[in-house]
Amino acid sequence: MTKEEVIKEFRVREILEAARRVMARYGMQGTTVDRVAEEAKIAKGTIYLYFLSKDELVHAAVLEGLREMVAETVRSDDPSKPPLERIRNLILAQYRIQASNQDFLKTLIIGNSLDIELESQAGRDYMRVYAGHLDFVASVLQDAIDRGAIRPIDSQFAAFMLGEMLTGSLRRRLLKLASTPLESEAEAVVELFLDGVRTIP
Amino acid sequence: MTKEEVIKEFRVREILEAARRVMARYGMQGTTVDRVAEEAKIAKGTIYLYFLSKDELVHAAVLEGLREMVAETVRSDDPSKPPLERIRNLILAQYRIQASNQDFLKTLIIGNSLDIELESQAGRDYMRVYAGHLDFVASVLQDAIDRGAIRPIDSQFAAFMLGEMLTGSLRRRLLKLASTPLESEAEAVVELFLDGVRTIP
DNA sequence: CCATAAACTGACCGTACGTTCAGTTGACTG
DNA sequence: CAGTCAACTGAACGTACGGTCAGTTTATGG
Repeated sequence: MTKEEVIKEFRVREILEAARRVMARYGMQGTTVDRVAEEAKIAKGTIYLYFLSKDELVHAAVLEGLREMVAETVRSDDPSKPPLERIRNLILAQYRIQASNQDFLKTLIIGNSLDIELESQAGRDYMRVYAGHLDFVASVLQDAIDRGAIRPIDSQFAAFMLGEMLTGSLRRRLLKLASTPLESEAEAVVELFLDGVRTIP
Repeated sequence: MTKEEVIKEFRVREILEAARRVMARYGMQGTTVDRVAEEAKIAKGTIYLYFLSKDELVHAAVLEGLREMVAETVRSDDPSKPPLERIRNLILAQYRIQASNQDFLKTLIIGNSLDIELESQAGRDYMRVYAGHLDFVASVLQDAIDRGAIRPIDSQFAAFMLGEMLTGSLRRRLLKLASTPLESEAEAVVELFLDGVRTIP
């Protein structure tokens, strides 16, 4: 990589980080190019040297944020552990990751979310990252199925539902509907996912 | 109610329905006062005779949509049925309701959602409707707990999680990640919620 | 059938914000 | 040190859209 490329990548990263900070603070609606420029301490015009449009900038910022969280999830996994422990660790890791990205996630979850046009390039980019995440979780669940720790359900379905439960759990806290501390909430999700609500006969 | 009030209520309803149709078709971002006026076949100015601002209009339209769905949920319940059957019926009813409001829900779930400011009047209105829904589901679950059909978990927590699973299920279809037919997906959610994923010993 | 008022219209206004570009800065080179 | 060029700046532009209001239509009631 040449010196110019390094500098350019650094600038891009700076702008993306500024964009995410603005998004976290003002919500998607309140994220303007002026504010991002101010936050990054550069002129508005400079942003257009690195991004074609505001849309491209926002999509890139969100995409990078999601990619980092997915990578962190994969990193937290220890495949040598027993299946049920891996699942439990996965859930606890998600809680940790969510907690350290709360402000950013807030705008995605209860603020003005993105205008996802599934057929657009941006939509496909998001779906690729998301599908990658789902595949990873599903593979952990499939391993648990193969080892007889959980029932032979559709692992993609279960992976998606687990993700929804975790997002939901964060949403519950953001909406101030949860009074329980984080750890017990995480354990409650583990229990609900593994054993459901029915009385064990 | 006087004749004028009846007419006024009719107009308000017409405008709100037009707003929901526009929201369903163009997403939250693409919903402009001009488009709502065109859809309702009235002039833009007329809308401002019935609503103070675009925000008020949009919030009223969404709120009414949510209220109708909550009412439909309550209506579908038959309290004389056994607890587990009530829960199952609740889930199946949600699938039916979601299906008949798909376009509207799409903008709320994967399109540009609302800018919910929790501390605003609109935010409190949404939360009241949502809390009412949660209380109803929680009461059904609490009844099942009291009768020993499900374990003594936090019914508010379980009600919220069930809601997230159902919303998630719709999102999965909207994102085209689900290939299974609606009924089997509903049954899979019933099974997951009741028994979890763990192998029954 | 006219008088009055309420309901409605749509051209117009102001503003916020994405985008552009002519001018400026500053780093590198010969 | 002068020349060159890429990086950067921010004032200015265009436009989309929320909101307004003077004028027109429609309804009412005597």
